[in-house]
Amino acid sequence: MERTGRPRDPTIDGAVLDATADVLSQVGYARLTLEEVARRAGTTKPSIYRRWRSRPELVLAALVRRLDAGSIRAPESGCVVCDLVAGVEVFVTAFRRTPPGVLGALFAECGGELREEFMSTLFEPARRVVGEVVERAEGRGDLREGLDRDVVVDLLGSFVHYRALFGHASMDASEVVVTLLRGMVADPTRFARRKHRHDLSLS
Amino acid sequence: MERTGRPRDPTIDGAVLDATADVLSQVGYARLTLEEVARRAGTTKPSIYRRWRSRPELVLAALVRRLDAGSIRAPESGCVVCDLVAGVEVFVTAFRRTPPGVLGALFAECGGELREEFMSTLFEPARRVVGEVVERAEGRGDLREGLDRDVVVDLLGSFVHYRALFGHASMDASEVVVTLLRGMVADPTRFARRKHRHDLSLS
Amino acid sequence: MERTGRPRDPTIDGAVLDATADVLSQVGYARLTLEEVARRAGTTKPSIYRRWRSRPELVLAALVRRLDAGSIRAPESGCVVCDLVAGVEVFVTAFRRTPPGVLGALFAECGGELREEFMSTLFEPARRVVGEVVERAEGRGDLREGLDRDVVVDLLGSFVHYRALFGHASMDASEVVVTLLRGMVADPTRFARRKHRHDLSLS
Amino acid sequence: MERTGRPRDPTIDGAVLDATADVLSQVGYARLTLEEVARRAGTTKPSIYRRWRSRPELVLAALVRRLDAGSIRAPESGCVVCDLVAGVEVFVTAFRRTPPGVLGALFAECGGELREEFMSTLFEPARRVVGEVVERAEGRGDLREGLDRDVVVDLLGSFVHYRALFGHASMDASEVVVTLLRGMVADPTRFARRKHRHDLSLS
DNA sequence: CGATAAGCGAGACGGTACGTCAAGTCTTATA
DNA sequence: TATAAGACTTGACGTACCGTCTCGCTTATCG
Repeated sequence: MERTGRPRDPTIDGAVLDATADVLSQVGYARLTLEEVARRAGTTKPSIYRRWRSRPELVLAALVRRLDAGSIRAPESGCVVCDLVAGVEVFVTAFRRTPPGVLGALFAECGGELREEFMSTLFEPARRVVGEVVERAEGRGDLREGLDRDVVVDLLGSFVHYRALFGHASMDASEVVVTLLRGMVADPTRFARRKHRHDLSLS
Repeated sequence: MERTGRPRDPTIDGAVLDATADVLSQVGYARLTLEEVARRAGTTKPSIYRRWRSRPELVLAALVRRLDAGSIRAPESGCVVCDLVAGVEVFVTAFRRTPPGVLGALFAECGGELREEFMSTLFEPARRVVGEVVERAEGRGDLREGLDRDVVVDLLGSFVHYRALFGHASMDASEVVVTLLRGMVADPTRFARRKHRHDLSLS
Repeated sequence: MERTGRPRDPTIDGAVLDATADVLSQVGYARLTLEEVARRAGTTKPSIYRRWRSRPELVLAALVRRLDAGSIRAPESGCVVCDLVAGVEVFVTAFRRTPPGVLGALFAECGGELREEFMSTLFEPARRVVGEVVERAEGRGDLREGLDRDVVVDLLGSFVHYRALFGHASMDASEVVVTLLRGMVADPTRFARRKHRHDLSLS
Repeated sequence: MERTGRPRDPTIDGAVLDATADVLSQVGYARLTLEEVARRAGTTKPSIYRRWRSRPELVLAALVRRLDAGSIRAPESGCVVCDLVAGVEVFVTAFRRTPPGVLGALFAECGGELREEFMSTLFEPARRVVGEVVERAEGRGDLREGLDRDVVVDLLGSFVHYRALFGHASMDASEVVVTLLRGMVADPTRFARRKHRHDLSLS
């Protein structure tokens, strides 16, 4: 049996998502009410609940729509530095598209499978792109062996997320990338001789 | 004239903060209600509102109490690696003491001076400790010159925050520290010769 | 368009009015709280406020329900004395059905159109019945001419109300009726001859 | 033992009673708050509670002060009609001096010994004056025998109270007095012959 | 082509929690 | 030592919004 009954008005989906994004950017997540969203979208609460089961689910959908993950492309310049800088900017773009604080508040309300959807739709796309950049750099032998790719990706991603979220300092993509690539120690060989014998040598 | 009027019942403060922390860890920030907190603390809403002007202010106070920032001490082993690993563990401790997601949700509702208090009481203590570790390492000449100390601190702190928040992967303090200290490139000298001429040399 | 929206649960109306009457008779008007009424009725405050705009409006509705004005019938025995005694008992019944003091307290809080409703639903029915008794007695020529019917009705009603309210003395319907019918002077003719020349004669 | 300690500020009593009467006439009994009274009297709540144990006790005191029962004098013209008309006006004066509705609302909140005080200070003075008028008229033989003096007094008082309270009709003292004195029946003798044999004869 | 089924706007529903007002009490400093 | 002053704890307030339900209607597929 096919779907019967009156089909959903397809214009409502977009209107509601747009209204949600508007309200979100104007009053934030905590003060977003479905009644206001419905009012702005020119529809009613039941029509919203028919499409999204809960408030976080709706907001997630609105953010995903704004993020437009499909448009994210991994840079391929052949240069680790350039690619990673571009990769960091992918994160910057991703986080900039969501009003500040919404991500944290939304995440806090997402439980169970909604949390999984949150991760896979809002977080994975950017992480995957940067992961590919690292992977290619490894393939070219540009990176030292033994790196945990997830750690590298999260070091970049978390930094951007952190500063975008708390906004206590600005972001300079190339400085972070260079710091990560070069390392921080003045002389790696010094530490191998000391009593703790940490291995900081390059291989 | 001195202080007049009935003094506040000092036991209420503690009971409310404890109840807040309990509710927070059981139902999360979004479903925390002042009525439930009041019920568990054996008091009433106005008594809470007299002490903390709003829900975020109360939760912030409860988290600060849990964090016990005064107890945080900067490690001083004389070894950068050990100190930084210990420093990362300061972050881990700090974020582990707050239920997952609360920090982001709380921050989203903090505006104005409350946001400043959020930063200075919940974030700065751990950042300051790690900052001191880095500063001492620089003083000993263990780190290369030109590092932006804030970037280093946030690279460590954000990573921990990120993984504590989203919980998508575990944390290995020493791996992150080693990655940051050693750097990621296989051969820093390769990049100076190439067309983009990124300077990855050590000085 | 016709009536839309979810229809009201009709059982709540009755449960709330019953609970109101119960609370009223147990703690009086001043200590009646909507929260207690809601608790006893097994519902909540907003459901009450949706039906009655204010506390006096609710109490008025509960009293009107108790009074059951529709059941009040004018006696028609053909005898003024019997009819008036029965009429006084209509007042007695009306005031006895409301807990003492409630009427005065409620009236004090009724303003504007609520006051009009108070008068027309709680007072007029009994006054109208007694008014009809007086009217019929006049038609039969049982009463002397020139009587102000409203004064007569209020003389009977106020006496009952007064004693029911302040409870300082019991009520004997026939004594009041006889006093009013017979008059109080020993010899009406005496007063016409005196210097003030008050006319107490019978026509 | 004498009274020891700091003496009460005697000016506070009057200031509070005046403020109470003011608030009462402006917002009514239901919306009278002790905080507003204290504010207007230039004092504080505990100073009020030290003098009057409760809100109704305070309001009662304020009304008694307004009523000034000591000034009420029984008229002694020697004419029943004149005296009773003057007596009714004593009632009118008494009820007119209290804002409409306050009496009922206050009475509803008075329980136990406060109720007794309410009766003896607000009600008895006027009733006693009219009672004396009736007593003297009886002594002169102006009234028929067998009258219950309390019924007579309450017939007059309740009528005034009733119309003052509910305000649905104006008051004409002489009409009420004449109605009561003359009685209402057209021919008293008619009723003795009928089957019910009510005794409406004059002795 | 009529019956069936689902979605629609509309809006009120039952109910949780809110943030505030004012009652009456308690404590400290003052006279 | 009892007062005046002020801050206290607490019950109840009236409201906003949640997520659901009912209505009368419209739009589609199915028999």
